[in-house]
Amino acid sequence: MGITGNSAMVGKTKRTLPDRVDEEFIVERIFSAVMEHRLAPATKLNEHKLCDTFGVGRMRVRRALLLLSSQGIVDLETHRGAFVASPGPTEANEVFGARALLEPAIARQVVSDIVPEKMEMLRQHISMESEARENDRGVDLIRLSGEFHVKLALASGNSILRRVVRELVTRSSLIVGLFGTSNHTICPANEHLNILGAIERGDSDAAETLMFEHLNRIRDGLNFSVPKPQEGDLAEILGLT
Amino acid sequence: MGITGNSAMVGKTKRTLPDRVDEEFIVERIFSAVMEHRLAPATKLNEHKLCDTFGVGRMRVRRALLLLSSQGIVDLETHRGAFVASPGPTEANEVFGARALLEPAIARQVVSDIVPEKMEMLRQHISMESEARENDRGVDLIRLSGEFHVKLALASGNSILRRVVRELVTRSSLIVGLFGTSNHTICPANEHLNILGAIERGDSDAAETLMFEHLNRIRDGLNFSVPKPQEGDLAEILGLT
DNA sequence: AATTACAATAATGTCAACAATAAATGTTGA
DNA sequence: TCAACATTTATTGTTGACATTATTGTAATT
Repeated sequence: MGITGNSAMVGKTKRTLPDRVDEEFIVERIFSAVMEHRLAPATKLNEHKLCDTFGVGRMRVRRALLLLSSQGIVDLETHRGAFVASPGPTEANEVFGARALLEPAIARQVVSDIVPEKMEMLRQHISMESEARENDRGVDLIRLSGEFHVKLALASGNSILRRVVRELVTRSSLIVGLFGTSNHTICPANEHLNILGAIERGDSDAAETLMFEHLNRIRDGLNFSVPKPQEGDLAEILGLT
Repeated sequence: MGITGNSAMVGKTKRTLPDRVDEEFIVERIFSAVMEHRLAPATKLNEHKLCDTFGVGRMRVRRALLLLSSQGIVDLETHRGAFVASPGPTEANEVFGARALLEPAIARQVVSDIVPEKMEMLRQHISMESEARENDRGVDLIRLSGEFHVKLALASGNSILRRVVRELVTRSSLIVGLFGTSNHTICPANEHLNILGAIERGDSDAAETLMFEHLNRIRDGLNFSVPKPQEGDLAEILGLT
């Protein structure tokens, strides 16, 4: 069966793939799928299916899975395969603990050295959030809500912080999928806007505090006593954007 | 040539290897070597030699190198191989920027929920640092100075923070090796002790401030105008502990 | 002597076959 | 019918060979 041969399979529902697919691409794709709750926790990530999906050899897939596992997005079990991570309460506390430590400090720092263009980027992002909320496009809203935090870290100009926040946000998405109660508990309406406002007017104390409270609010919206029995199928979830 | 067959080669200077060597072990080993300045920046990491050194197949080595590259410790260049990372001023600023953001907050938090046993662990660590300093064991001092920061993150009880700090500290070691001026500029005598003192007496403000100033002092001790032409050979640097 | 072109070598990237293990299935007995 | 066991199937782990590329060394030419 044709494992190789990448961008010659453009017949069906599949959108076109880039001519050259490296493991970075696969990692990004799975990141996105997790962020948008299209890949549920504990979903089996079959190597062969991934090879077919991306039109790539097994090595690439395995490298991508290894990278994902090093970031806590995927669990590798020997001789059993790769599964989307399924964090428990302990890991959830660690993720939100780390975020509560990191992100308020990032928000504070962004106030110091923000440049107009990045400010504009954040404003534009929030308007996209609002639009998604008004049009009831839940999936987009979830993704955009997470991306806001990543873009804020990006605005700090530090690529290391950006990477770490991106990992934490993605893991948070898994956690919210498992233990989140209602959707607008998770993505409160005006909180991002308030944070941006504090940044805009140069109030670093407020930015820090608002971010801290925002994260705590999300965590408080979790309910660990109800472990949802998420089901994932990996069919053609990973279709192209 | 015997690539496989791990713990049967105990003749020469090599110390005994664990019966089962996984990529985690290799990663840890290279981390340590970088931390102790035994592996200089830009050193070529030959796959074959690593296979011999650890008595492991090529796959394990490649997986380890991929993990190391994802943490910024190793650079992978296609068809050229793996090299110990050689950070420039830009990356150095990012690393110390991230540390200045993270670690003061960690120091503050450790004050809140410190337990006696962890306090004792930190005290003991600092006494080891003092001993190494008094006996002029420079290599040990460098390693221990870095490990202090990792153990502080460990005391926060958050394994994610520990991992991130460990990565940053290791990269710092590369940076200091390249741009550091004098050794006791890098490892000032009493700074760790002062931080621990602040933690011990519950002064979170002082702990945070002292850590921030400590990191800034290290960064100020760097001199980017003198790029040292480090030379590394990878011979049997990676001998066992 | 310096430089370019070319050949030889060594290293990495890739792939396909094989081995090992776990899951799934089928079978037999009570 | 169900449980325990044996068999089959599917998937992952590993190895080795091969292809591709960079590097090194050599020789010819300017």
